[in-house]
Amino acid sequence: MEYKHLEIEKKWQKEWEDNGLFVADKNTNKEKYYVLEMFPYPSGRIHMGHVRNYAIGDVVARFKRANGYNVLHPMGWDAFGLPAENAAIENNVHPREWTYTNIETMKSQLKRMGLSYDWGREIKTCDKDYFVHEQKFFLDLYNAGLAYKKESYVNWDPVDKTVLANEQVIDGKGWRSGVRVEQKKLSQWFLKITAFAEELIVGLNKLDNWPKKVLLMQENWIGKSVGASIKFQLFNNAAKSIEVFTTRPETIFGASFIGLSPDHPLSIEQAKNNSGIANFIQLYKETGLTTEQLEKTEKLGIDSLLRVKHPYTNEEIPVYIANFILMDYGTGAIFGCPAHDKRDFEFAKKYKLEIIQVVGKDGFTTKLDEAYTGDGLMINSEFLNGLTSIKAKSKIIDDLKSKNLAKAETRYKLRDWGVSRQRYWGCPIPIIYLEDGTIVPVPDDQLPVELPDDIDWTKAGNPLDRHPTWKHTSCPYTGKPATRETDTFDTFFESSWYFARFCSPNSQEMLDDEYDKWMPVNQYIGGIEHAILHLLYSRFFIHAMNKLGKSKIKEPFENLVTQGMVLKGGAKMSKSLGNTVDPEEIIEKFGADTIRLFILFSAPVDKDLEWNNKGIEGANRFIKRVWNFVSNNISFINNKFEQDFESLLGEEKSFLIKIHKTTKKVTVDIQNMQFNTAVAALMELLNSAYKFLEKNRNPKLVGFFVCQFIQLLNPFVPHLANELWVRSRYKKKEINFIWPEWDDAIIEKEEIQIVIQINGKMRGTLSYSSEINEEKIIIEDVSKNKNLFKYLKNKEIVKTVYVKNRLLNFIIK
RNA sequence: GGGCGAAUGGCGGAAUUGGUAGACGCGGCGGCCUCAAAAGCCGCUGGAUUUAAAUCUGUAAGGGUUCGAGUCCCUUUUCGCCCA
Repeated sequence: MEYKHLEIEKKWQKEWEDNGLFVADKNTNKEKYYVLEMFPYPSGRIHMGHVRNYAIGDVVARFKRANGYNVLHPMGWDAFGLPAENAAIENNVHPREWTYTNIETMKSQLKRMGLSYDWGREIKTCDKDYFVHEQKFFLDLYNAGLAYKKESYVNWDPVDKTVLANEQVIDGKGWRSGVRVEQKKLSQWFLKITAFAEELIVGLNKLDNWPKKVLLMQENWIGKSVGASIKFQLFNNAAKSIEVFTTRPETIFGASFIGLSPDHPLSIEQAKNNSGIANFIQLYKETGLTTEQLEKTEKLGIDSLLRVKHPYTNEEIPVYIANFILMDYGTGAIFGCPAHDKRDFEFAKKYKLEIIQVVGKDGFTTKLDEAYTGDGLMINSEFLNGLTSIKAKSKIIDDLKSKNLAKAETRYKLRDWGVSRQRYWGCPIPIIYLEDGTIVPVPDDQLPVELPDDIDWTKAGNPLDRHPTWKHTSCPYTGKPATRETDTFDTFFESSWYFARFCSPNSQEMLDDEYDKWMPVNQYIGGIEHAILHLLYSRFFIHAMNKLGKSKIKEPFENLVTQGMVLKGGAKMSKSLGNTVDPEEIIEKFGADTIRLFILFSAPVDKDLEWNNKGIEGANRFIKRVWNFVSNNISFINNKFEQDFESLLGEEKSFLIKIHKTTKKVTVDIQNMQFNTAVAALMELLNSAYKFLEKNRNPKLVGFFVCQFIQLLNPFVPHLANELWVRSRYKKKEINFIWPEWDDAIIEKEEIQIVIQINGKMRGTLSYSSEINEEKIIIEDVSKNKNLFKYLKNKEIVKTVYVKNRLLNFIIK
């Protein structure tokens, strides 16, 4: 009987859909399980990255369903975004049309993969039913003081007269025009994520089941630093002082200069009367401003001619304007302690500034060839001497505070989230401006603010801004002329709460009771590239909803798995490299089960996966081997296996043990997201079955194997499993809601191989049942065994090391 | 520059967390089937010496801890990711 993947897969996809088999249950006592994969941007066609992401999620969903959970497994579309506008400009097709067409294509492709989604919950973020809630939520944030407007820089293309996203700026030039991009100041909307900085750091502690790497990346991104800001008074002007931020206030006695950012107001002031300083600042502005460039370029400075007083010693300290100090970190000023900071050390050497050691590893001064940045005991520091640097830190802050010279301060690297985009294809920001500049939120009953459809793509600039009528409106309260906000939201806005909307996608409210029932997401799966922004914004949204009383929980994702990329020829598959493989072609040729199996088997989930055409054939070969085995033994199936273990023949015993062991391994491996080893175990079991058949045809045992095996296969290759299940005369739907059991008592019947070592070298093995493997008996058996005893003959046994059920090591002289 | 991680056959990767290194798959070699091929099935497959049995060697390099190290510690090299 031939295996016809096209026919079989189509048949089961229809069967599942017609019977609503994967619809999340509303009325049930079953425990809930919410498994979610990151929803795709509808770019045109699915790629291997999608296949990998969704194959992983589907195994989890099917496994949990089989284990009696009420599973929520939804899918939708992150449908706003720039590529739709590019398509509009290039191909003269409306972004809406382009997006919806792509969704249709990709949806049909996903359906061909046999993924067990509850399609009734599908979300398209460009639908007004979705973004109306987003607009309302934004206004909630605004009313709570968590959304505000401020001036901020954007990348401005002077030829196309448009704002560019960072990825549209290549080597400082506009991707389309090729001219140098300018920084232009615009008034934009921001969300106050910084208000949650501390909460978002603390929350990381609860996310035990997130990859450590992601937790670390988020922690570094938020970038908490605890320290103090200290005032240094100017010498010739007691009324003025320089405020510096430092995380190491305890090293204040080692301060030998003050460093100012060239952008610092005092630097600019000093430049007014000094051409040398003015030139220095000008030069700094010309040589790139990023920290990356600054790290690589030489540390340069110039004496500002200002002098400050050391708060304790009253000594005069010079103030330098230095190119490695950034205005937007801390206060834009530092005190330089060359002995204990690398950059300060380099700077001090260059400008021959004093290097005073104030921390010693063991409390002593050492010859310093480089900065000592470790902990130790305080020296040369008056009343701090002898304290550990940690104790000295709190003591100095207390002392400075009592003298009103400093305050303890915690700073974060995290910046507020700018959500304004000067784009058409996004969610409109529901704000109206009166002529006098007053900001008026669009009233609830006038939401949603929708996008106009009649857009002219032939002209430069933001289409919403130059639409003839759209932006002109009137004040909802006074009727006075007013204009609409023409910016739209960053598309991360939509993806920061879609997982919440899946709980009740058609509700009139943003969220309802279903949200409390389903959230948090039990298992979230997606690419590592979203480790920071998407996951942090989503966490921020739920924390904010919690604060606004909309969410009982604070953390949206309980478990997180980040899958690796799919590579070909060592590089990420991409159109520009021409190394893509189209999933649909593979499905056409080999079937969805084959591509799923290959992608799950070929690498651990979190590692990159190298595409391999031969590997696909291997996966397909396994599927055909399964098919042939079951087809050839169909007459045995449906025999109840009820034989007593002890009455079985030797090879029957070991085959039965193998079945139980594999059942356990596959179950545990799926729980640990180790699909590659689960599939390997299934392959091993099938190999054992073929070998067993050469010697023995116990029909009840073969029947038991087939029944158990098909169930284990189901999460990985569901079409094949469902087909073989009904061919084996079992009830149709049952397979998707049962999971096989194993018996530890049978697994323990397996013979144990005890490794015999001589001085740690493996010299042979002896077999025992798990009950009889006492050390004494093994030693006796070794002395009876010619091959092993030859190593011990005429030798003195110094000692033996015995590890139960594992090995016996003889240490001899 | 800083942080994190990785390195195992010709290749992708296993290894009960300190206890038989190389499971499983790919590739390769040999056999069966066939008029032949494909498919399928069976066997072998880290390296070296050897007819074989066997022995030695082997997890990026070097050192250490241990009865025992792919796994733990130190040094070095290379690669990847993130931040700047």
